[in-house]
Amino acid sequence: MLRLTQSEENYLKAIFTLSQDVEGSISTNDLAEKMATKASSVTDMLKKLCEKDLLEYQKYQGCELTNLGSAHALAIIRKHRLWETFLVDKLSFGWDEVHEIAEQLEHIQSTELTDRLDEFLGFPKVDPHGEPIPGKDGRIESVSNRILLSEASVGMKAVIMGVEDDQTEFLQYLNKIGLHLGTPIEVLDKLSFDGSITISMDDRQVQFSITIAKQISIKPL
Amino acid sequence: MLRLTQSEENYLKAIFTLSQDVEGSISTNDLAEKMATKASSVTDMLKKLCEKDLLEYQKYQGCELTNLGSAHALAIIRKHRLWETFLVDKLSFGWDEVHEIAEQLEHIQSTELTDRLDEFLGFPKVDPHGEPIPGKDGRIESVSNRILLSEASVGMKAVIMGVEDDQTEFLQYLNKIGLHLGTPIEVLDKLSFDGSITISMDDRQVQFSITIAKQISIKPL
DNA sequence: ACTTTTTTTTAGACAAGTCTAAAAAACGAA
DNA sequence: TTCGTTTTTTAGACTTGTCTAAAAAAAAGT
Ligand SMILES: [Mn+2]
Ligand SMILES: [Mn+2]
Ligand SMILES: [Mn+2]
Ligand SMILES: [Mn+2]
Repeated sequence: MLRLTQSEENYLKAIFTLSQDVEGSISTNDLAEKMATKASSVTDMLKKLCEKDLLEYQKYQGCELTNLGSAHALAIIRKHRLWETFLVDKLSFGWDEVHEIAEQLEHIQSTELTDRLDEFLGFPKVDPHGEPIPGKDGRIESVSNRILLSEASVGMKAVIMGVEDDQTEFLQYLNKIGLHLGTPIEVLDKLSFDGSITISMDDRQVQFSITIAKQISIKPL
Repeated sequence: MLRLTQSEENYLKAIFTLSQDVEGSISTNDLAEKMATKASSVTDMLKKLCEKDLLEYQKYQGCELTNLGSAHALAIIRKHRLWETFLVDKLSFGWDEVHEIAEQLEHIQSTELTDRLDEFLGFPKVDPHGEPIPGKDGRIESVSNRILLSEASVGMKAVIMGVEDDQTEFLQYLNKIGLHLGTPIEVLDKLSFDGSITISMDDRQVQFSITIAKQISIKPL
């Protein structure tokens, strides 16, 4: 069983995440930005991960995870989301407080631990931010029927299904306005020139910028 | 708040543990053995930890933790023992399966997490091996009335209070013979020439070498 | 097609933590 | 006390992951 460093694991996770949104390969620069590091550091790491058959990489061509690399990435994401669930469900943390801690916990190496934690939590399907949790077999249940709030049309009624988890202040803001998973909303208005969107929730009106609307996913009713 | 690497933390913990048994300062060689590394590596690390005021060190004089260093060591030991308790009490691991995992979990940085875990576990006083768990304030409840089984005298009746936790096979052996915390025993015989000791437990007789007897602590009745 | 800009890689450096080999200091026994 | 042994430190090297600066390749604009 290939043993990876924390840094290698973080790279794999970042590449996997970027690949979700993009077709084809991931560019060195995009990865550098995601990892908050320099392109030259990324190049070095890509060579190493390629050497270990975790991804395919050719000079100037970007990279793409192999099946092996994807499996590793999914294992880390599984751990991350299970730990976040533990922190919220069992230790009463807020959803805005758990991402940083899970960034550390995701690197604990013990498949047995991961699987027992999964069982202890009752085999949760999604984490506290609505993200699906990959199973023991590495398969991720597809969350169908979801769209970004930014893509909703005026008049649409929907339920909040997921939010981006990596910005504490964003999540604290959602707390402040009382938005959480399961909250029913209705899209009231959308401004074409800046993409901002007005919704109603709990008989109140709230306006979101396009930036925020892209970080919230909903299920239309 | 001084941020330490995993390696630095492991050194501090090792020095603290060694200091429990020994008066005065810890030698470079003893520490090297404990850390399973070379004396030259230890010297380098001691210089660094001294620089950070975590210990006092002078060439050829060994080292001794400062109050700051002790506080850090106790914080790590607290986390280690709380996590071990979590793994056994909540995830149903055996006491022989948790030490390695706790070696990783002890480095997770979040005081909030540690304290909430403590609460979740019901503020346990001892870990699954009978070792006392330092409190939030860094104080460790002294476990009085305990002696090593190796020091028990013939005819003594006692209860098993603690065992060394870092050798899986040793713990598995204890499982096999049915010895656990709380087991009442009586010392039947002691051989002066090799220190081996015979006890009765559960109406059976078991013989321990001196090596094993030193890894078991008891409370005489 | 040629030039300019952007992206990516290379070259060389550094810090952390480890190692081996050799030197220096401390210890201990005669 | 002196000499041999043990302990400890130093010197120099290696690995991992990062950086800056410069070179090379690719992409874009005219
Ligand atoms: Mn997260
Ligand atoms: Mn991480
Ligand atoms: Mn332990
Ligand atoms: Mn450790």
